[in-house]
Amino acid sequence: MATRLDSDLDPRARDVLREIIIQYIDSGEPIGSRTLSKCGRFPLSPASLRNVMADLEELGFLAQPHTSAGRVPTDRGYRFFIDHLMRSRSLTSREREEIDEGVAGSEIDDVLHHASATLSKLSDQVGLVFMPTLLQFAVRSMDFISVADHRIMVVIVGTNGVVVNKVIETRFLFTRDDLEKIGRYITSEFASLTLDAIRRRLIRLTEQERAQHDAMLQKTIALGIDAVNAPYEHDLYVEGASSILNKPEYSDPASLRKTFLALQEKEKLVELLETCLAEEGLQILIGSESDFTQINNFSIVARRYGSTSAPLGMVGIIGPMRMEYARMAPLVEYLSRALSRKIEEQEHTDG
Amino acid sequence: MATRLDSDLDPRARDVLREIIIQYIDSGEPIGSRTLSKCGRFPLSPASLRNVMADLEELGFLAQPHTSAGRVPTDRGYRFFIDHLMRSRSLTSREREEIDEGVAGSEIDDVLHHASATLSKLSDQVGLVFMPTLLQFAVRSMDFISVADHRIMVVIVGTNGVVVNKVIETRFLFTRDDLEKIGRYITSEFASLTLDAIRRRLIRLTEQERAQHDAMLQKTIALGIDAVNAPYEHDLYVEGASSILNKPEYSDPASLRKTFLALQEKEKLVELLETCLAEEGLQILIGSESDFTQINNFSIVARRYGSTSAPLGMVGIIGPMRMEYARMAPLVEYLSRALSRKIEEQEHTDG
DNA sequence: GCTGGCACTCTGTCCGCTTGAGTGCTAGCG
DNA sequence: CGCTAGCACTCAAGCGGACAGAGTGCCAGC
Repeated sequence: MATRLDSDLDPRARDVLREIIIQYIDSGEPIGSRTLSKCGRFPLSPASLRNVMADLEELGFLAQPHTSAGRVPTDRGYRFFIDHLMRSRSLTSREREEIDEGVAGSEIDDVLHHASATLSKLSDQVGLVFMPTLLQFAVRSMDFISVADHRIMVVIVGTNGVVVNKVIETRFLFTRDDLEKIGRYITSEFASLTLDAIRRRLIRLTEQERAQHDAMLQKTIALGIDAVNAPYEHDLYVEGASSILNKPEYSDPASLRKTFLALQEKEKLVELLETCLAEEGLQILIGSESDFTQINNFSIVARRYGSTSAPLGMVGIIGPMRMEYARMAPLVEYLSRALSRKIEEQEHTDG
Repeated sequence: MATRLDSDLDPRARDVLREIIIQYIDSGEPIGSRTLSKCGRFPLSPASLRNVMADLEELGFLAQPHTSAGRVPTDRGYRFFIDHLMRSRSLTSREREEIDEGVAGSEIDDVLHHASATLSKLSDQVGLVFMPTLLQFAVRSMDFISVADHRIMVVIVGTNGVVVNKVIETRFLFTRDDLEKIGRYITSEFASLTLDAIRRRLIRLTEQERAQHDAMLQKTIALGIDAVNAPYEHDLYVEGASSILNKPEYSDPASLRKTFLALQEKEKLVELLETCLAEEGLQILIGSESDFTQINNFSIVARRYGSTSAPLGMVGIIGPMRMEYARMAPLVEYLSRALSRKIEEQEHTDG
């Protein structure tokens, strides 16, 4: 038998593995040799299939929940399926439409929020959208608005169209005029620099100020430093947690509870998504392939979004290992592209 | 026997009802005459208690899940308990501390968010914090920041310290100078008016503009009207939904699912909370006392927060009808007062 | 190399039994 | 007149055995 480079499985075993995984993803029940034989895709008796299945089990692609049950895919089985056997379904026009509608809107927060909700709805899984604190993003403008004495709202607009705002406490008192001047100064002086670079320059300016004893400059520096140091949190939208209520794998209260709590531990998720940011294409993490997914038996299908030059964040879905990867993959892919397109558009319409 | 004005129950029946409800709230199991007799608070035999219980059932305060089970409080039973029998527990210093910490922070959104999380944690119920779109709130300043061509972020600061911001699409192009001027103009011209009043004045200004053909005025009016008409959503924080996973009343998947979905229907909740805004003191809604709580067998314990002159929103908890009202009431009360104090402070520190 | 047959295993379900908690009613006691 | 003890009845929940069904491994035969 010819063996392919990417695997040591003969074609028949591959077909059997594919069929088992497809059926298992569909039904959630262990697949036995009889069911498999009766499905009509193989001109083989159950006994022969049993041999094939025993081989697949030995290779670590399948497992038995207990002695006299059918077979269930292992993490490795899913991985092989995704890498070599899966045929992605193409999206329906309905799905495309809904995604396109989902990314309409002008405020980026809204768009991301909608995106994750749309994703959750279409996938019937938990939708994720992650936007890290981009301390390295380039600033287009920075403005300051007085909210109360010693409380000022900072509004930073990035060249990528992202707007962040945060109320900070300040030592000095500022008049409306002060704030306008400072905003104009910082914007003109530091536009297209990153927050980090701005911070460094501001610190360097401190010396200059010391020499000149310029009160206005002092206030500007103080406010600017406070502004760049404000704790701009990353955004993580986790939408549609209720979708897991349907999944048979979480039918017992204990695992349901565990799963819910896991989804609330956003730090872990952020950590994971942050490492994923490095990779370019669609990423699929299955169960044991990362700490977070291992302890919860999750799988994650995610992809970077944003312009290729400057990725903005991650978008994806999270759910039980048994999920329709063939449908999830194009969904996430399409949404991520739609989001990226949207963001590039915004960049281009900018003055 | 002397009967009190507020009820036609003799003291013994009241004691029995109180005890049954307290025990039921604690255990979640129907209370039988034997258990009640053995608890030591009554010098009566089970048989006598049965008579009392039968009376209470006839009056509609108790019910039996099935023929040979103990008694369970009805909505009416809870209502009577809350109105006449309950003795509110006072908060522990730990609880006070945690609440006080929870309302620390400067940005009102953060504070509210924290408040609802704190409430959920302390109550082990779902925490609610609602801040309606206050179209009737008085504006202190209004500013405009360019985000992109034809996309402008509006920042409105209220006299009550609330900050709302929204990106809107505009017909005209605005320079930074334009925006500063318009902001200054609107702020000085319309400060301390409500959004609604500002809208009316702007519309009146339209005629003036028609006469003068003042391009700047035209832009100002256009931007101002867009700004006041922007859809400022109400904020509703529903925190700690996972707390219901512990409650035995939601142990079966079906009711769990129903409950989760109900909590996601925020419009219904908003509607309910909006009507509650009218009332001043602590409000407790039990099961059948409102549509929303009826269909889900919820109870809501909530109270208005904000200065007495201008209430800002509602804060409270939502959970199964069987909850520790005696603990929830002071919790919600204290948090609402803490929030109100916080907000009044902010108002006073304002220039 | 495939297949039919066979013995074996494990799970889930159904059924009937028992147990325990709780009730209502009634008769009797102080 | 109120309280209590006793009794018959009901219902839910838990236990265990029997049974059916699905699946397996292995072996002999084509």
